[in-house]
Amino acid sequence: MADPIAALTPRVQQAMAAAFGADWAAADPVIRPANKRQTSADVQVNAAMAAGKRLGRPPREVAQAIVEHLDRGDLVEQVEIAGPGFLNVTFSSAWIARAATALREDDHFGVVRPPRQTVVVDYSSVNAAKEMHVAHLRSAVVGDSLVRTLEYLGHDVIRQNHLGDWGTPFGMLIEHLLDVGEDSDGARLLQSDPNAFYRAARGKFTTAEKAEPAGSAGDFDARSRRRVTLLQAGEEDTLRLWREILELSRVYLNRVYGELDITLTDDDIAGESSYNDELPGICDALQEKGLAVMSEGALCVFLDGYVGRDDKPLPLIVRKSDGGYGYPATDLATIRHRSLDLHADRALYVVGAPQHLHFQMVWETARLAGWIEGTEPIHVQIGNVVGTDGKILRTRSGDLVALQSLVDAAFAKSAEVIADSRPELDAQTRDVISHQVGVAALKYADLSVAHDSGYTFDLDRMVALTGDTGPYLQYATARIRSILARAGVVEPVGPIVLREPAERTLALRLLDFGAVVAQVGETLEPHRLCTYLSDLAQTFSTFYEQCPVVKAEDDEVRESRLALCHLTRAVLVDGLGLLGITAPEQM
RNA sequence: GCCCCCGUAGCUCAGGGGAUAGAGCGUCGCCCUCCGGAGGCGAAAGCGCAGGUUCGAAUCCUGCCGGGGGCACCA
Repeated sequence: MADPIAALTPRVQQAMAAAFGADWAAADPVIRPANKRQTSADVQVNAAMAAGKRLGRPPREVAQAIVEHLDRGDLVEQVEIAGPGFLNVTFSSAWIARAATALREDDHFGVVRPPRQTVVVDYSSVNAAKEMHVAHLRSAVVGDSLVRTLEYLGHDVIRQNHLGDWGTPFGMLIEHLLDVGEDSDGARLLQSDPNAFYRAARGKFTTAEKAEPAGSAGDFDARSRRRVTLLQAGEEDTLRLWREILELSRVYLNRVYGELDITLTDDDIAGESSYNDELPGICDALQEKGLAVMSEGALCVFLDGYVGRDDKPLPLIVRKSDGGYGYPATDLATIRHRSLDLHADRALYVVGAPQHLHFQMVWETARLAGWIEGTEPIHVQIGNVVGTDGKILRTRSGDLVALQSLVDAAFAKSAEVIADSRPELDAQTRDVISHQVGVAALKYADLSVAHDSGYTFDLDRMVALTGDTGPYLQYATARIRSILARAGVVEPVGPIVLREPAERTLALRLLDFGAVVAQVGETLEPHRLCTYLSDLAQTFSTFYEQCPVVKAEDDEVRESRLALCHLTRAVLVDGLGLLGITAPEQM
């Protein structure tokens, strides 16, 4: 039965074909939500204006012809021509009621499965040498929501956690570990406070690197870089230390993923190191194809149209002058693997916006090398997170704010909120709920603004029970459940009947869910689902205000309204699930 | 210097070439306060500037102003 717009589309197309010729059968009818200030209709069909231009006929005349040829069936209640040629269409309430009733039997609530694709999603992808900070959180949250949504749509999704487990930072860590001694207090920091260990290593590295005259602060930078090449060459002692550090960070990552309900597991780890054996071959192939040349000791690809400062050609450095491989090399390997081996239809890279240029160059190189076949590589750009002062979140000492401190702060806040709103619950129940609420607050704040724009991190706002927040939506589901419980109903059975305008508006909104989810699957924009869910909750609120449910005037109406409540809750719960948010039964 | 993204209400953000640009928070007014107030209804307030394309532009194009980011061995 689908949604009314999907049902209307072919009818308008058929009308246009009948009126103006067969080649109009695939024309976009340009159906949009109606302008409520102009009309009480549900949608407007704007095809007549554009068609009038092509046909050389007045738009209103074209609109009239469409109306005359339109098979209204039992779908269209009313059509009227307005303004320059708008068609204002009102759907039949009986049709909406039947569709809403049918929606209750659909375990995917109107989501129509698109042609099945294989979609590789690279997300989280933190540097295993460092502690995670806010920017990593956003990639993980957005990526996980996309993964859940794509799977809901029936696609074959392959998660790829492209861990940074192979680069210069690991050279620093290993070298620092050797400096302090494997059994020292300094080394134990690696377990208790990995970020402090990293900072210590990083500090020595930058000090040595910037030292004037060269070497005055030691050779830590040079040793670290050499250590990376030893690692990449498979030197035994280096590998052993590398594995130890990596194991610790794997444990750390899994703790974070578990805490935040991110679906990544060890099976999804496909770190940089896993491509190591392919890198020499990639370099050889690029040289053989004449794409890569040596420049200043490094193996580089120079692409047309890429210039850097001073108009000098901008290289993609595939192999560094010290023989090590940077991430251009590993990312060439990833796209080749995802296209030629995994046969991805789409390969998503949910990675920070600043890396856009890098991906453009890597993918163009891969195309020229013939390593992309039938795959659309897509950079899902993640914007920066800034504080309320408009700047990138940093601690007083200038470091990026560690993820854990934000997560802890969010949980502390949500615990306050729950303690305040539900003091009668026992502590253990409150703990569970406040954890779910904290996760919802963090994730929804990340997801509800476009992923490529920066967003302002504001704890107080994101945990609020009012406004466009995750906790608000959770609360909505809990309240609805409470209404059903009050009515003594587990699963209402009666058909949905629509008498009041607020009932009709709610039912219509419920029918939009499938199209919204499908759109998110195409445009990869979870914030559209957030907007929808938030609007649905508000629409429900108006309905609930205007239509008594438990105290409805008769049993038929009561049963119908309970069914609307039940359906709204189910859609909210599933929708939140696609965002990676669990809806508590009570809160 | 070149390239990319972004300037929408007091604040945080939506806005798939269509009619008089929306939401949340905040402010003001009214209503309900009976199913857990997540209240409901309404008001004030805005597309950085200047051109262009179009029947029609917040949306597409150009220039300028302002903000963020990127541009050879970090990822």
